[in-house]
Amino acid sequence: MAAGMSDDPTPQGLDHVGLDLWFTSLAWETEVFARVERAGFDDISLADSEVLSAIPLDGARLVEVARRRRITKQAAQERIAALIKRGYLTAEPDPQDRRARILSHTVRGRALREALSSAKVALHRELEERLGSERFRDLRAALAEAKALYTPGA
Amino acid sequence: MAAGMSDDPTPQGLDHVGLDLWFTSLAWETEVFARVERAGFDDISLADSEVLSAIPLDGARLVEVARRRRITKQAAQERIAALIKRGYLTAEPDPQDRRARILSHTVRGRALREALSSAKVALHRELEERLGSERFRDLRAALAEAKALYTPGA
DNA sequence: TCCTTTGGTCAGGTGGCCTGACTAAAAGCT
DNA sequence: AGCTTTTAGTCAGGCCACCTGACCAAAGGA
Repeated sequence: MAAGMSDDPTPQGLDHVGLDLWFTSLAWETEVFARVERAGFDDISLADSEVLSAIPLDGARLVEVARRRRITKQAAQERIAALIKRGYLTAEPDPQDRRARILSHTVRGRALREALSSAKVALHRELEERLGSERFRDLRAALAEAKALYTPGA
Repeated sequence: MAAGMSDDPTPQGLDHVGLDLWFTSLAWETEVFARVERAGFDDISLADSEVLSAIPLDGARLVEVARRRRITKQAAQERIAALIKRGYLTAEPDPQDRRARILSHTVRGRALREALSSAKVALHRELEERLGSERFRDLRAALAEAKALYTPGA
């Protein structure tokens, strides 16, 4: 990349709430992962993290994970295999059902799960502090109304 | 799918502004595409639409599109090829530069561009009406603050 | 002129999904 | 008991939207 290029090559483009929503949502997600990475987890993708978070502390089966995440069991299987390979999950045979495997978190898996949820809780609280509880409540209410407005079939 | 399954298999899960942002943003995007589809464009993906919208009315080169969309020129090329194949774009040689091709919208391409931007403008206005201009302004301000809060490096 | 930069293409790879076809165990029926 | 259907999981292959690396030909400067 050459130095000295102009900063903003294309200021042209619509300005609308859709972009506000999109960029804010993106910033949230990016910051969650930045914090989780700082907590020592740098080998995890968004999809991985969502699958990991979908497994409760007392374990779950593959098909349950797929249902919760609303993906196919094949897709769930891929994420789960990756999480097992990286040491976040373990799979043990279910004594009640010889077809099934019970997926549970390893110690590191629980730590990651905790890092994810505490990063989210922290960001939530930080925004609440920044805006004050009234504006924060207004924000969430407005978002809920927007979501409802943009979801005609429900 | 079997009938009579319970509606919400997993009410368990964090509730935070991140989800509000994510779902609202998703609802916006979904509704934009629903309207564009209703306007007669059903063969277009989000990535396609963003590339199409990145080309100004007086045309652009492939590398410009790639820069604006912040993707590689190879990725831009794929989207552009798809848009040309579907009749939304044309490519003509640049008389000033024999390496370059000038990409411009076809009539249908301009129509799609218009459908996209007018759907967005409509959704923007509808939310403003629903919330009233004061709450709407507050929403956008709060989103801007949230985005800034979650973007530490800037 | 030579050499670097620029516009674009080709080949191959990855992540995160998908459908379809299949096996084996469990559950329901008669 | 037997037979059928459902359920848990696997295998194979494909798609989309990106990516890196290697390249070519034209343009533009020293």
